Amino acid sequence: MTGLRSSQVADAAGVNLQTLRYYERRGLLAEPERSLGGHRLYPAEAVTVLKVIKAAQRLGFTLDEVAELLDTAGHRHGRRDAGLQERSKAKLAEVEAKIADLQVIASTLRAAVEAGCDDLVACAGRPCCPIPFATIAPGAPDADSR
Amino acid sequence: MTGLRSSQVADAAGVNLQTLRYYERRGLLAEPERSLGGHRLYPAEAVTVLKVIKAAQRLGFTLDEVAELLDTAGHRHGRRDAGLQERSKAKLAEVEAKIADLQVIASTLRAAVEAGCDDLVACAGRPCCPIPFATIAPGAPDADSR
DNA sequence: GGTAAGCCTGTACCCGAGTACCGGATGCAA
DNA sequence: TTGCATCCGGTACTCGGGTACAGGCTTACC
Repeated sequence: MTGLRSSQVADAAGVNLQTLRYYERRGLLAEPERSLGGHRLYPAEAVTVLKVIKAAQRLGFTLDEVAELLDTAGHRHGRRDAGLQERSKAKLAEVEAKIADLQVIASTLRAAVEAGCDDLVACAGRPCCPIPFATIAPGAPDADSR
Repeated sequence: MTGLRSSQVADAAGVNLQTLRYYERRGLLAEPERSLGGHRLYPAEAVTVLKVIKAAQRLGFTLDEVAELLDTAGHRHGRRDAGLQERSKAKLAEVEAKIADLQVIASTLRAAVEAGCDDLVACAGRPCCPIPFATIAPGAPDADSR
């Protein structure tokens, strides 16, 4: 009947205490056992799950996506509906697109630094400015989300 | 006394009408002239400023940073306090760090796809999993902000 | 049994960058 | 002068991922 208390789990996973309950509300973390007085008692696996969540977030998945991932992983009996495999591939493509996008941005910044321009508005008026105002903005409006 | 109306400016810059007023509130866009009835009448430069804002955002600057940039650019008389030059260099470093970070993420995802792992939680338990749960999470907690 | 630390629920707030909606006033052309 | 499009200010809401606080109960140790 013993288990880890919430603060132990939070500390072990390097996560705020409130975050545990937030994840529970969001359905990412299963509701744990309770003590007689109502305190949460987590199994040791909870720490693993938290680490997995954090790693997945770091890999670019949103909490909703992580929830789905954990969900399909859990009761994957028979048919497999676009599991980790497919989603990882898709996410990889997203990340690669974002890298490409940031590389455009980096080279633009580099050009701006090298050209020595120092006043954006003044610069934008004349064609000597290396910053492609027209083309840079509509580039990838949602490549920035996530 | 004539000038562009707000919707004309918004359309020309490819921006929502509300965004104009939002930028005005945030101090990014100077308060324009008004008609007798109180309608805003913008000079043509406003469109340029908006495009600059959008480009700068795209380059990774936050609206606060853009505001500062426009501010220092405006009344730069005598001393120059870390102008576009310095900030661009710093931002370039940030962007490069972010690219490096995303490359780690991409290669991790690639490894996960190649290893064919399909259940994060089960995988995390055994050492065959290519995902470095311990090291990936605390990698760069703020490289993700912006 | 006392006391302090820890945990409970619920609610509200934070960040950044907008967007939406409301009732009322204005601009402009016919 | 009438009518419709546009604009006004103000407020509230969105999204994603948490964080903070208040007031009260539980647990653990002495």
